[in-house]
Order: sequence, then structure tokens, then C-alpha cells
Amino acid sequence: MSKDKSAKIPTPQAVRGTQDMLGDFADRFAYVVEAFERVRRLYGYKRIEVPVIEPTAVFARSLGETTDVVSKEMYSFEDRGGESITLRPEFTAGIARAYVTNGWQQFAPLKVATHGPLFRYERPQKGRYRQFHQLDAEVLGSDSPLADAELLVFADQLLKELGIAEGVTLTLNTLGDAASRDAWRAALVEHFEAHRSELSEDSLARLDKNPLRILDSKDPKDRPIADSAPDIDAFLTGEAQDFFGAVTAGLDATGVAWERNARLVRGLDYYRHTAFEFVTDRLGAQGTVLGGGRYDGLIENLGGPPTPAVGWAAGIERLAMLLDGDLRQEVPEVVVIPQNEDSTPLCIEILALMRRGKIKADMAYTGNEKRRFERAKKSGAWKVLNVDAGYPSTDIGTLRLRNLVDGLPLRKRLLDLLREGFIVDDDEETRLITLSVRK
RNA sequence: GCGAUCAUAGCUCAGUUGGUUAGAGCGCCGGUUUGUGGUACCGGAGGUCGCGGGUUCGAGCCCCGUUGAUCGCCCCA
Repeated sequence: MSKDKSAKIPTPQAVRGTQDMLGDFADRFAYVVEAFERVRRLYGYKRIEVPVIEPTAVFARSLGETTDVVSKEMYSFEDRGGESITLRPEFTAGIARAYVTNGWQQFAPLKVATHGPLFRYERPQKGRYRQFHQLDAEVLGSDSPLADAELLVFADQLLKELGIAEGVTLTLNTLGDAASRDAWRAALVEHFEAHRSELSEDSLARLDKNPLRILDSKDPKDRPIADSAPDIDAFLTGEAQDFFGAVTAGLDATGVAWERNARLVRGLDYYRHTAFEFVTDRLGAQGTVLGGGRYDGLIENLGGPPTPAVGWAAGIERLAMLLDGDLRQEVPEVVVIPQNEDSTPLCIEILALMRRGKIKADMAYTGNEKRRFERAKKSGAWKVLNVDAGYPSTDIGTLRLRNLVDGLPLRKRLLDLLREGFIVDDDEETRLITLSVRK
């Protein structure tokens, strides 16, 4: 090792808004993904993988050019061939693109699920990162409200299996079909225009870009105006009303609790009919844990055939943060401790023997003997195996399985494994296992 | 993109109105004691006080800038 400081390179920092996970949080993260994989199979959703990079147009066209995600949060760049590429900021658009380009219409209605990293150039804060991770479930090619309901029941079961349904509520709204939505939007614009002078600065900007968003503004200035704005209900076509009724009936039939939130709108342009969020107040400002809705126009927007579809996405980090209690740790059954330097090779051999025999085992080999033992205990192992090679000198080694808590099954398994490779003498009295001749 | 708070050892933090050689606990390394034992004791390694400027005889402490984290706004999962 050189002590020449001039040769030292300054350590690069992690990119802002990215995370390195180790230990507890990494375990929680994996736990969320495992639960999702389990439940998704129960509901018959096929696992799919789609690219992390897509042509920029995939997102620009489908999310809406004026949405914040597209206008200022995408990681876009030109590749060496001059094509504009974007790191996916969400799953839905990429999945819709895959549906069209691969001719997945032949499988419609198609239920798919995936998870992985997404990228958005945002100011990091609690539950919000530049590289973040989502679970995603979609039903493509179904115009049935049953699909919406099933997706919601799926989401509800996932949250329950994660043990976080408590304190998380499903809020539900309908944005109607295209006709309903356009009529409502026009009425909203008229209403807000009439109160233009009382609106916050943010909402004035929203008035041009996405007037629906004024409805869920947090600015106290906006609240009275937003609250007095017309609900969509008056503008819903009969068809749209029936659709929403069928979705809620499906929820009621399966016992999924929900709340109507007539102020709930979605940020992305493609949503129609059902819109929903599972929200909590346990995550500060980032209260949405799972959200989604129906996006019947999206696939057509991408140049595909008119295709109805619904889906949702959930933030894995946010779900992981809500997980309370201690996770069941993956602890070794046995930790092997070499009594001395010379015993290490025998330890490695026995360690491999146990692992091949499906015993979860690890080895503590740094520090003095006392610290090795402490390290072994700290690992949560049930038992500790002391290995001393070449003592008495005529033997290959002696083993002592300590901390016997629950009797002999593990000891028996270990002895069986050892007998495959060695002549074993198991002294009942001293509990000392002596290995002599190799077989 | 806007606002607020923060940044000292591997970790959690203390550090007085600016004043000698920057501390503690935990962790790490070595040892003593004990000897089926996560609890005692001794010793050791480890810090350009985030980074760059400035004020001052003197800056971990004051000022400016910068980077990052955290919490809001915004946005969204």
C-alpha cells in the first residue's frame, strides 16, 4: 500500500438521488418484491421484462408533452447513432409499446406484471429518488370493469400480505370516458377562469397545462375554489356511470374497502375512467404508495390498434419503508470457528460439506478466538462448531458442536455428512467428534 | 425549479463567548480475565472537522460560495 497521497484519487460520490442498500433495508426491499411475485402468480399475471431505455417518443407521446415528467424530469440523451433515448420514467408506456411492436394483441386480454428501476430527475426527498423502483401490473386489451376491479383486489391483497394495509386507504375516482372528461374539463376551466384572481401562482400555471390538477392543490388559497368546483358526476355519460358502478360493485363483492375521492385526478394525460391511489399519512409528503387507473387511449396514441387497458404501479421503496416490525433474518444454522490458523483448511472443507448437505453454514475467521465466538453469536446462528485440526496428532481433527439448544437433529445431520468422507468417532460422554481416516 | 435545516473518527454524536496537541460511546485490532461464554478489564489503530474561498494575531465555531443529505413546495409510485 502506498502512502503517497498525491496518487490518491478522490472517491467519486454516488449520483444524487440514487441509493446503495445493505442489510435491513435491502431485506425489506427484497421482501416486497417477493410478496409481489407470490401474489401476482395467484392472480395469473405473466411476468414480463421490458427495456430500461426506450425511444424518447414512447414517453413524450403517451404521458403528455406538458406533464412535468416529460417536460423536465426525463433522463434523455442522444445515443451514438443520434437517436433520442430516454431512461424509462414509468412502466406503462414501455409496456404499451411492447404490446404493439410484438403483436401481443393475439394474447388479449393480457395480464402482465414486472418490476425494476425507473428514473426521474427530481429533487430527492423522503420516498422520492432519481432512481427508484416500482412494482407494476397491467391488463391490456380488456374493456371490462372486472379487470379494473381485479387489479384493485390484487393490490389490496398485496398490501395485506405485506402487513401494511392498516393505515393505507384506497381512494377511488372516475375520470369518465373521453366525452365525459372533455365536458368536465371545459366546465372546470370555466369555473377556475372565473376565480382567476384568487388562484395561487402554481394553479395559474396549471390552468393552462393541466386544469384537473388544481383540484388536488394543497395551497390553502386554492382550496375554497377547488372545493366549489363542479364534480365530474354531473358530466358522466350513462356508460361511464355504469362502468364506475361495476368497478365499485366488484370491490364491494370482494370486501375491499374504498373511499370515493371526487378530487382525485392523475398527473399523466392518458388516464380515463377509473383512477385510484392507495394513500397513507405515514410517509410525509410522498403519501401515494400505489396508484394507477385505466388508459384506454394510450396504445392507439402510440400507433397501435384501439386497445383498452388498465394498470397500476407501486413504489417499492415506499412500501419497504412502511414495513414495520423485524423481518425474519436469514441466519446460519451453524457457524464454524477454526481453533487456530492450522485448522482453517479443515474448516473450509467441512463448511463446503455442510452447505452441499443443505445446512446453512458460515465461518468466523477474523479476530482472536474470543471475538470469533462473539461474531458467531452475533450472526444469530443456532450452533457453533469448533474445529481443531490435527489434535490429537494422529487424527485429522476434532469438532465440538456447542450451544445445543434443541437436541440432536442438526448434530445427526452433521454426523451423517461427515461419515461420507471420514471415519468418525462420536464420543457420547465428551460430545467430541473425532475425524480420523479419510474414506 | 423554490424554501428551510444540517454536514466533526467506520457508525451515533459532544465540542463553551473564536484561543495550546479536536473528545466520548459503539465498532475494529491486540491482550488480560473467564472458560459452554453476547455483559469485566488494559492497550492500540483510526480525523486535511464535506469541499473552496474570506474575516481574524488565531476558525471545527463567524461570513460567502459549492457539493451532498434531510424535511417541505412542486411532482409522483
